[in-house]
Amino acid sequence: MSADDSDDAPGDADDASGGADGADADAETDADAGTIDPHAVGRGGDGGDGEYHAFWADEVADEIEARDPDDPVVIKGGVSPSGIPHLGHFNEILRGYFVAEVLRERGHAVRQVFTSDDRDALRKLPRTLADADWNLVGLGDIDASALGENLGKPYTDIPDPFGDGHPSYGHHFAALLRESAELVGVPIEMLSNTDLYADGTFDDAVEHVLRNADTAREVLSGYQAGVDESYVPFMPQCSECGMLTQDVTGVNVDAHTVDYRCSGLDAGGRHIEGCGHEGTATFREGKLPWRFEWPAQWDALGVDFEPFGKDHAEGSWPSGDDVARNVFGVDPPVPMVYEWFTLNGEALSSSEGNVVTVREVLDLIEPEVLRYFFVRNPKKAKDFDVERVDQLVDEFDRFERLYFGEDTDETLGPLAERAYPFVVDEPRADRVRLPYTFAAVLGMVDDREFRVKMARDEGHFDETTPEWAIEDALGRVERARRWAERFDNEYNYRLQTDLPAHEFDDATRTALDDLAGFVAEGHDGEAIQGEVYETARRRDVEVSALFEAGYRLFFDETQGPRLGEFLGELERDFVVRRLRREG
RNA sequence: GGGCUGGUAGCUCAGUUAGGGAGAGCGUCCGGCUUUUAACCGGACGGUCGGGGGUUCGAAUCCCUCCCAGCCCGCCA
Repeated sequence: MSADDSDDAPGDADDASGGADGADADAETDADAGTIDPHAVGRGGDGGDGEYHAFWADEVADEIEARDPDDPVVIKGGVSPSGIPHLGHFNEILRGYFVAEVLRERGHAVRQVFTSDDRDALRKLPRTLADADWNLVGLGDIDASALGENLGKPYTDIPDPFGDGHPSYGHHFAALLRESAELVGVPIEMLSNTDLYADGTFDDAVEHVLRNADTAREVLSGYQAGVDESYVPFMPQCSECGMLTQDVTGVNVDAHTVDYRCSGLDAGGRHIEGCGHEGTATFREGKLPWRFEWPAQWDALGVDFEPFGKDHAEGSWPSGDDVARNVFGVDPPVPMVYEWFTLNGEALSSSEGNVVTVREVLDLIEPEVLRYFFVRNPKKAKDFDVERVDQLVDEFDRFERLYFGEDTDETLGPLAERAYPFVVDEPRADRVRLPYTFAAVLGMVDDREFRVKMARDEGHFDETTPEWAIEDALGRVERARRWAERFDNEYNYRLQTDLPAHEFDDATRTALDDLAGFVAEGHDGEAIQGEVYETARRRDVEVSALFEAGYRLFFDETQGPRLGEFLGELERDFVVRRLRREG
């Protein structure tokens, strides 16, 4: 799905958009003024119109509205279905989503569409793929040679490597992307580029570009060095082998055909050999080169806004803007550059394996926490640290409290007030959030009643807490539990159902028996905690040694959560037997 | 080499729109919870705002320059 086939582009996006008048504070405001600086859009602030916004999406919406678009407003994104959909793609999806939501709130009808740029050619084999159930699969585990025979062909003309019911390779990965967008509650309308060619949507654009090939060459040559008189802005597909080629030998615009020789493609520094067939293709049997295809999408789909990663900011965007205006004669959409974020401190990289899927992330955090990550400044390269998602969740919880006025923060407050409703499905003041690490402590025991009692004793639930809020809150326990297990961190303890084998000295055994007796009398967790200290002193055992013995018995570890409170929630007979080393 | 973007506390980040108090959370340390044991509460420590220069009464913020990182400047997308 990344725009480029270097699967290393983290936030890849293949889309963009341009707008008309400047975001620049000094720019004229006429709608057809010069090119918009995509870096200036989405910075927040007033965007030059004098109206300050705490939420960057409001500033972007101002920019779009300033051009007086017809409803429905069209927001586009794009992905190349080249491999596993990962978190990097969500920059594109969620930046567009927040702008869409703001515009909807302002009364506009909005379509958020994503083109699956699936007529692009497969240029190299990804090292890792994912099947329909999101299992990561190495290239060695599938028929790689069969896949390799498809280099140079559009993704939609390559069989689904998993044969799981999708019509093609492209459909397989596009389906995964749509599914992951749905998981975070962002319904996107996916459009297949292949379909857009096949159904004639691009007919006019292709005809226009080829009829005005001189102009197209002149404009593009300002951005690409290799463009000369022989350049033809169309890539036909070979009728024999299915590969795309740039070797066009003749053009018949009136007949809507081009003649070609199947000479193969240059990809990633090497040449993919074509079959040599000479033939004729229609305008629907091939594709426009990217630099023309992107503006063609804007024109054909009426795109008003398109966010894109910084990889497009200095290359594709300026040429796309120029092509839109001076080849197609249309205004490009409002553009916005977003910074890529890092994953675990490093650039996302499919080839290096530094990727995480949305499915994996949602095993650890709620969808609204993930959405919160993208509500922050799009111009800053934040780090998404999977090992420390507890911090991100804490940050989200605070953001939520700011919205409900349960906390104050001079700078973050205004953003929370404005953007929080777009982050959650429905703001509900009586929702309960268990602190993430506390949820991880509850996850040490697999008993729902234990979890509820302990959360109640800690003051997170009371008699008025609705059942739905309890269920929601407990959902976080499952997530925090998976987090603790996945990273095997200091919360990864499990209550031992069987007595761990361990020898204790006499004094310790006596102290444990004392403690068992105390528990048997029936005391709450706080009292038990105190009694640990009392017993240790009375039996002349180091306090730390007695705690360690307790952790050994219940967790088969030397450390753990606050012991007394924990034991106070467990079933009394079980605790007594365990302290007596009887089972 | 040229262009674009970013660089604020140990970490994650606000603050730069419109020049005036350097901030938050987490971590750390100290303390509290009849009690050294990870959850809860309080407090403290912690920063040449990447470096240097300039404008200004006053600069994280404006200007110049340098350093570091990412991206673009071939093809492709």
